[in-house]
Amino acid sequence: MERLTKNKAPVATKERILDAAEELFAERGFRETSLRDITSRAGVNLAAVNYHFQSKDALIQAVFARRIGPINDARLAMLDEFEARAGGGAVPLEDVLRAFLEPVVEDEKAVPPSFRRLFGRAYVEPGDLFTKIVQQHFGQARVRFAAALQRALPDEPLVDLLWKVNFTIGAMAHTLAGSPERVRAISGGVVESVDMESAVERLIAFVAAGFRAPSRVRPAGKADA
Amino acid sequence: MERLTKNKAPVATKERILDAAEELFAERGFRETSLRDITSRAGVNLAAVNYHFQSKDALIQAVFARRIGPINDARLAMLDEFEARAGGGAVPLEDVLRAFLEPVVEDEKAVPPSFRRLFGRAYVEPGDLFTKIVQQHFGQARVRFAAALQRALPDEPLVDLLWKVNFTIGAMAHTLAGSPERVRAISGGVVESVDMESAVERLIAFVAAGFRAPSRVRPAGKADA
DNA sequence: GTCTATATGGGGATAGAC
DNA sequence: GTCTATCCCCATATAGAC
Repeated sequence: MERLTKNKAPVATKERILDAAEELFAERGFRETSLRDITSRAGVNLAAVNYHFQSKDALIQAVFARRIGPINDARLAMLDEFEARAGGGAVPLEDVLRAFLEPVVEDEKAVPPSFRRLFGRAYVEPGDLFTKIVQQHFGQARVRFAAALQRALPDEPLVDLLWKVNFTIGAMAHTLAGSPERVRAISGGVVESVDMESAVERLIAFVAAGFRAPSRVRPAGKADA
Repeated sequence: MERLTKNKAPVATKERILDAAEELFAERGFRETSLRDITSRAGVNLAAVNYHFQSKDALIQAVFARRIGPINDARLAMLDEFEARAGGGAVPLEDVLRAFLEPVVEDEKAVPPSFRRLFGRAYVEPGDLFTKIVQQHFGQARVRFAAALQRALPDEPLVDLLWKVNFTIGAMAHTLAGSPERVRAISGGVVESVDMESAVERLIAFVAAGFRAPSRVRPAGKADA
């Protein structure tokens, strides 16, 4: 009975720390954000971080864990649906890519913009913590998608396929890490309004063509044209 | 006369700081690397950093400045050569991409592996310092390459082109930031040996196909197939 | 130009009262 | 669960002797 009224906002504190951390990490980076920054934005006490989480590293992991589960669920659900629709046949390449990309890139309530930027940055961030995060959370869907890709492109050697997956992840990560501004920036001011909604369709079209292309420009001996 | 014998290693110190900083930044990140780490690896005194450079931020900028000049020179020289060869006509898409990518991705004495990783990370790193670095150094070649791309793909609307450039930079950056390990990682241990030499040819082939593809999968109204 | 020594600040984490 | 106060470490940067 006393347990029901014990705290003013039982869940709120932990969530608010996660929200504030997510935003600040996205804006400034992980190391550049202090726990004091986080707690002051969240409106909670400094010591609350080490009470609810054990360390700053654990907080960072929690920030990722909260979002990536649902994202991977959405990915696999979409892939399931496409595979059911294909009825035993291979899922078309574009659909495999869509299942992989749309749940992250598309604007949804489940994935706030701040986290999208973090997601893109996780791949490139140095340090054991992030390689661990990527392996833990991002590796889950890997097996399913690798298999789906191989079925969509049965003639593609595995190594070639993996390089292309690598390029795809790079394009995706860079897009997530902050594309509207960057497209504007590289235009040198020529393009003013950039719609992020088209990003997924553009990305799918771009990488799908890359997947279908021969893997190298020059055969192997590097003879000049 | 005394000026000739004044110091044991006149140029060495500054260069050794740059070398050590470049390596450590690539391994651990910028904020994660202390000046003490750098000076101890370089075998110089801590105070030497603030003597030769003024601050850590200035050192970071110097690390980039030292390499990017030559890289952009190589890019533009290669583009010049292709344009001369084209003799007034448009440079083929693959060659434009090669001039942009090969000087960075290809293994050369001018671009050590450690800096390649930094190069890839500069785009995604948060903070004003890095947006400034990218604008200063990376924006130089931008105008020339944008023009060459537009001539290679005259029917492509500018916005579409810029999105594709963005995807290309993402794939490039991700490749530079550490691909051999990552291709191995996403293979789940299936692929053991990955040759980095093929990276440029693979990358060019991949993105060239993307550039030639229609910009979107679905027209615009987002009607389902 | 190079060193020692130190100033100065901020960081993560914790002890212990409430 | 939440707060205050504080410990302790490590960071960048500089002053001043050599």
